[in-house]
Amino acid sequence: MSLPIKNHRASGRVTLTDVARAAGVSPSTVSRALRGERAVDPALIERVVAVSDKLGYVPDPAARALASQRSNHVAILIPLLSNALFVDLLDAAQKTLRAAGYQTLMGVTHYDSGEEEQLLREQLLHRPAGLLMTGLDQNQATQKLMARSQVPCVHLMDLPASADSDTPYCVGFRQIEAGASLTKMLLQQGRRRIAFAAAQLDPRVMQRLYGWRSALQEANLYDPTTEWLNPAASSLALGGIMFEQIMQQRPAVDAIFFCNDDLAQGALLAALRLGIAVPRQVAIAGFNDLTGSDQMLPPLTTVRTPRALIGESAANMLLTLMRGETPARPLVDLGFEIIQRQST
Amino acid sequence: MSLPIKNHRASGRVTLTDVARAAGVSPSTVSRALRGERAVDPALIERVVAVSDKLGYVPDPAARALASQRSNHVAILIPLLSNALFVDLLDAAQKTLRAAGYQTLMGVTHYDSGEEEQLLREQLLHRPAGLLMTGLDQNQATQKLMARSQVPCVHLMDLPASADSDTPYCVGFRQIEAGASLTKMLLQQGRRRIAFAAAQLDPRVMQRLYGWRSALQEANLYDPTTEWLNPAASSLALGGIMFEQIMQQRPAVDAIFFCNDDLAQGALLAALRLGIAVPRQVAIAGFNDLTGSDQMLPPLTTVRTPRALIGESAANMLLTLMRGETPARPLVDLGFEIIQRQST
DNA sequence: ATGTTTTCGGACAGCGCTATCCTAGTTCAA
DNA sequence: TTGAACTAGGATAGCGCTGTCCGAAAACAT
Repeated sequence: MSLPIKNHRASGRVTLTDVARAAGVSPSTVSRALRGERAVDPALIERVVAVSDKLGYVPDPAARALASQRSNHVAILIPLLSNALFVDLLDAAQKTLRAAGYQTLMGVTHYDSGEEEQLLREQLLHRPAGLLMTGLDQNQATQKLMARSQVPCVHLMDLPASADSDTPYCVGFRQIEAGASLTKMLLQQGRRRIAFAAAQLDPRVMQRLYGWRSALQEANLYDPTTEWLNPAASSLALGGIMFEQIMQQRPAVDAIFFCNDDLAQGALLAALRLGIAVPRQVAIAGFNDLTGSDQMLPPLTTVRTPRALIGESAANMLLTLMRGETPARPLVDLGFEIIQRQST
Repeated sequence: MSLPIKNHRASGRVTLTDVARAAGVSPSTVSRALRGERAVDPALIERVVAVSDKLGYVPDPAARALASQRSNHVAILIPLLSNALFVDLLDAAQKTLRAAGYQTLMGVTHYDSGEEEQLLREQLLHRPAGLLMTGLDQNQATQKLMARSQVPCVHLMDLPASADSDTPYCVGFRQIEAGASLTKMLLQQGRRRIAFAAAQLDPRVMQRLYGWRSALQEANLYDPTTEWLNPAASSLALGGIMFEQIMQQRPAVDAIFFCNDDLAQGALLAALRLGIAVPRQVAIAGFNDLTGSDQMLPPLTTVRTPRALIGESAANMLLTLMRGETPARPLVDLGFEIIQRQST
C-alpha cells in the first residue's frame, strides 16, 4: 500500500544529502563545512551549520568509517577489570576521549599475550583511530600488527629503560625507581630485614622487585630468601596468607614491602587477627594507594601512583597523535609519591 | 609512477569480492554462504569457506553496519566505574558478548539521567545490535529513544515491582526483599534498634531501605530517626564517618545495616579505631559481599549479590533477543544469599 | 591587458558490504 | 503434460559518507 517515497528513507535518518538539499549546496560542501576541511566560505559554513542543526543531522559513523577508512573508535587494552588500578586508567582515558568525540572500545587481556593479540586483531577490524596499550610487553605478532596497522598508539604505565631512536609513545612512571625509593625510605627508618612480597607477577611488579633488590644490594642487606613471589592473582586474602607465611618462616623480618595495596591491606588485617604489632614488630608498606589504604589500622604507608592522570595524559597524547601532530616528548614520566602513614 | 592496479586496493584488505572471484561465485553467494543466510548448496559453502580461510578474509564491520543498518556493537550503560559492583557486571557481560562475536561499547552515566540520555544517543548512532541498561529508572527522553530505536534491550540489577503486559526484559533480584531479609535476620538475632545507613542514594539503595523499613514496621520497631541517608558517593572513609556519627548520636543502636559493603568495611575499621566492640556492642552488616569483606575484623555479615551471574545472564538473554527469538521469561530473578559472618 | 596561480564549489566514483529483485532450473500436483 | 510453486544462484542498487578530480571565478603578477 505505502509507496516508497524517494525522500523517505527506511532508516529515518537525516543524511548529509538532506542537509545539502536544504541548504542549497552540494554534499561535498556540507561535508567540508561540517568537518572544517579545506577552505569554505564562512557564510556558507554558517548556513550549512544552521540547516544541519535545524534538521538534527548527525553523521553516520559507519558510513564515515567505510569511506574514510578510519572510525571514531579508540581501542584500549588492559589486563584486568578486577584490579582497581586498570579501572581507574580506563575511566580516566575514556572520559578524556569521549570529550573529544571518540568512542572507547575496551579489551581485557587477562595478562595473556595470545588473548591480547586476538583482541587487537578484532579491534583493528574496526579501524580504530587510536590505540592505548597497557605496558610494553607485547608479543612479536602483536607488535607486528600494531606496526602494520599504522594506528597511533600510546603505552600506559611503563616507561622503557632507555629512549632510543624509535621509542614508542609512553605515559607512566619508573616502577623500578618507585620500588627502590620506598625501600630506601624503609632503610632510613632503621629497617634492616626488608622482605618483598608479590603476586600477579606482571612486568611492572617485577620492576618494583628490581628496585627493591637494588636498594638493598646498595646497602649490602640483600637477602634472596626474603623474596616471596606468588604468581596467583592479587587479593586481600592472599596478602593475609603471605603475611602469615612470612612471619612464620622468617620471624626476624622487620618490614615487608607488598607489591600492591590489596596484599598489604590483607596483611594488616591478618596482623590484627594474629596480634602482631604493626609497625612495632614489623613494618608494612604497599603500592598504588588504593581506596581503603588510608582507612586501615594502622593506615598503610604506600606509593601513590598517578593512574587517573596517566589515563588522561595518555589519552591527550593520543589525541595529539590522531590529529597528525607530534607530541612534545614521546616519554612522559608522571612520577610517584611516597605516602607515609602509620604502618611503617 | 605506480599505476593503480585494479586488484591492489589501497586498504590492503581482502574483500568479499576477492573471495567471490577466487571461489568462482558471485559476491552474493559468498555473503550468504558465510552468514548461513538462505539456502546455499553445501558444497558451495564448503568451497567458499575454504577460500575465505585461505585468503584470510574477515568481513568489514563498517561496511556491514552501513549496508545492514546493524553493527556488531552492544552498548552497555553503567552508573560508575568506581563501584566494583558495576565493574563485575561489565566484566561478565563483556566476556559473554565477546564470545558471541559482539563488541562491547561501554558508557558511564555517573548517575545522571541527562548524561545517560546523551550517551544513549551517541551509542545509538553506531546502530548497536543490543542494549544493556543498569536499572529501570531511565528518564522519559531516554525511554523514547530506546523505543524508537527498536534495539533489543535488557535491564540489569532491578526487577519491576509488578509484571504487566509490556514489562521490559530484566535480569536481577529483588532489592527490597534482600533488604527485608537481612533486617529480619538481625531481628531474629535479637537486635532491636537497627539503624540503616546509606550513601549514593540510587534506586536500588532506596529499595533496600524500603525493605529494611517494612521489616521493622512489621516488627513494630521502626524508628524513622535511625535512617541515615547521605547522597555523597559511597566509600570506606564515609562509612567510618557515618558510623562514628551514629554511635555518637544514637548510642542505643544495637545494629547497623549499611547499604553497601564499602561503607560497612569503613565502619568496622572505625569501630576498631574507636574501640567499639563488634558485634557485642553493635552488629554491623553490609551489602554485596565485595572483596575484602570476608577478611575484615570481624568478618562482615553481608548479602551476596550474583552480579557476575547477572551480567552473564543478561548478556545471554540479549543474545537471544538479537537472534530474533523470545526469551523464556522476560524477568529473571537470580536471588541473593545472606552471608552470615562474625560482625553480627 | 594578459597570463598564471590560487581559491572554492560541484561532480563523481567508490569504501565493502547487504537486501531485493530476477531468472533459470527443478519439483510436484493435477 | 502443463502450469504452479519452490530453489538456489546472479545482477544490481544502494547504505551515507569521503576523497579526488575538475573547472569557473577571483586574485595576483607581469
